[in-house]
Amino acid sequence: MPPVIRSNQLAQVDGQEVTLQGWIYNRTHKGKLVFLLVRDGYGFVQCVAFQRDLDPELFEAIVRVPQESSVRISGVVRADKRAPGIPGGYEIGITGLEIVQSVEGEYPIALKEHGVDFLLDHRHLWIRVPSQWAILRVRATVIKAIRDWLDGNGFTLVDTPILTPAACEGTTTLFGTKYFDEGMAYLAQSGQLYNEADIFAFGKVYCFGPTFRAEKSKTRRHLTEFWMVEPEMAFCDLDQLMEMEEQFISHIVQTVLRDCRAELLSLGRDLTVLEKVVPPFPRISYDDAVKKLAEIRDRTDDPEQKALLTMEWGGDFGSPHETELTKLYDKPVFCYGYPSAVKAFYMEPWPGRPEVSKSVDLLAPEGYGEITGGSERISDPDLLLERIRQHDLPEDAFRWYIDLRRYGSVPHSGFGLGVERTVAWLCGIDHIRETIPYPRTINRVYP
RNA sequence: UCCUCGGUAGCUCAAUUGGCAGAGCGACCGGCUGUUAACCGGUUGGUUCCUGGUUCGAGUCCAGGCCGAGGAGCCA
Repeated sequence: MPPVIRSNQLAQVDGQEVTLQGWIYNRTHKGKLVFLLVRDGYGFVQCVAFQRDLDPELFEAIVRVPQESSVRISGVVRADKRAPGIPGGYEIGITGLEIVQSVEGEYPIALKEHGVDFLLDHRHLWIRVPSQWAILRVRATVIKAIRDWLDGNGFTLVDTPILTPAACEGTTTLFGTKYFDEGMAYLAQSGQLYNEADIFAFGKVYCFGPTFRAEKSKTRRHLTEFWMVEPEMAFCDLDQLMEMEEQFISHIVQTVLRDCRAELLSLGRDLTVLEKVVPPFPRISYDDAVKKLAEIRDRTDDPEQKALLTMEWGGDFGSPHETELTKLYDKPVFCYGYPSAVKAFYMEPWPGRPEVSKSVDLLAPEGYGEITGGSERISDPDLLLERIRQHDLPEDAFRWYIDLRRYGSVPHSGFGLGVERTVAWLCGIDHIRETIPYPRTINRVYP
C-alpha cells in the first residue's frame, strides 16, 4: 500500500502515488468516468477513475460504492484547477480501492437542503458535511489561539469549579442539582470570582471551560451550555484591560486567517473584513453611544426600528442597539462606562461618577454583537461590602470574596469571551448552534 | 414569560372558493469521459402533528392541546 497522506498536504506529494483513508462524501457517475469526493478528516478531495484505465471489477466497485462508505483509496496525485474540494486544486487518479465498510440502506443526510430540526436530530452525522466540518475546525483553531496567546503572555491556567455553591452574580437562572447533604449545588455561570482569588497567587490567570445558563433564551445568540474563556489580571485598570483585549482578539483573528484559510473560503467568508482586525480598536463611551443611537433613531423611517432603538440614559443596550452601533465601524468596538445599575455588583465605579461603572463590552462588527464583557473590579473592601448589601446578596457566601480585598488588594480587571459567538462572527454564520459540536438549547439535549 | 410564523412522502416543499394528496431530491434500474447538491429516462414512496367539532365532503374552516423556528427580555 502506498504511504497514507492527509488531504491538506496533497501539494507536497504532487505526482506521487499515495493512499487516502476516509469516507465517500459524494459520487458522480458519468458512464465511463467516475468522480468520488472523499473526506479524510483533513479536507475534501476529488478522486477520479476512468474505465479504460482500470480492470472492470475495480471500476464497477468504484461506480457502486455508496455514500459515506469507509474506504482506502490509492492513486496518483495531480494538480488540476477543475478539482473541487477543500482546499481543492488537486485530485487523485484512482489505481486501487479497498472498501472498509460498505454502507447499506439510506444515509439520512442527503446532499441538499434540510430543515434545522432534522439536522440537529442528526448532529452526529451533520458534523461530516463541509460547512459544519469547516466551522468546527475554526472553533478548534480559535481555542488553540486563545490558549497559545494567554500561555505566551504570562497567564497561568487555573481551573475554576463547575459545581458551585450559589449564584456568582445573583442575576441569571442557574441549573441546580442536589449535592449530597449540602443542599443544592449549581452549574457554574462564570469562573470570575474564583479568578479574582487566583490572581493574588498567580498575577495573571485564566479559566476556560463550559458555562451554563438556565435562561429560557430562544435566539440565534444563546445556548444553555457554552464555552467561555475568562482572563483576569492583577495590577490592571480599565484602559490596560482594553489594550490587552485588542491584542488578544487580534491574535485570535489573525491566527484563524492564517491556519483556516481554506475553511473560511469554503464557508464563503469575506476575508478582507477579518484582515482589518488589528489594534487599535475604536472606543466609544456609553454616554456617546446613547447619543449616537438617538441620532440613528431620528434618521430612521421604519416605525418598528424606531421603537426598537428607543432608549434613555441608564438602560442597557439590547440586540438592536448593539447591531446599529457596530454598523458604524469596520472593526470590533469597545463600548465602556455603562451605568452601574445595569451591571454586576463587583464593578469599580468611575472616579467622580458613581452612577457609572468601569465596565467594557467588545462588540463584534457586522451585527454579531457582544463577544466580550469585562470590567475593573472593586478593590476596596468597604465599598464591596456595601454593594453586596445593596444587591441583597448573602453576605456569608461572599466572605471569602471580601477577604481578597483585605489582604493585599490591588486594582484588577478581567473579562469573559464567548467562544461560540466569536466563532460565529469569524465564520460569518448566523446561528451559534452550529459553532459547538453538540449544541444544548432550551428544548434540545439530544444527541 | 411575551410576540410572530410553521407542522403534508425518508428529506425540502406545493395543493386555487372546502371537492380524486402532488413535485423535486433521496433510494432502486438504465444512459452519459470533467462532474461541482451533475444531468436525462423509468420505478418506488402518505396515520396531511394530536383530540374533538362544523359539513354531503376537511390538508384546507372552528376549539383545545403537542412540537418546532425566529424575535423580545436576559446575557457571552
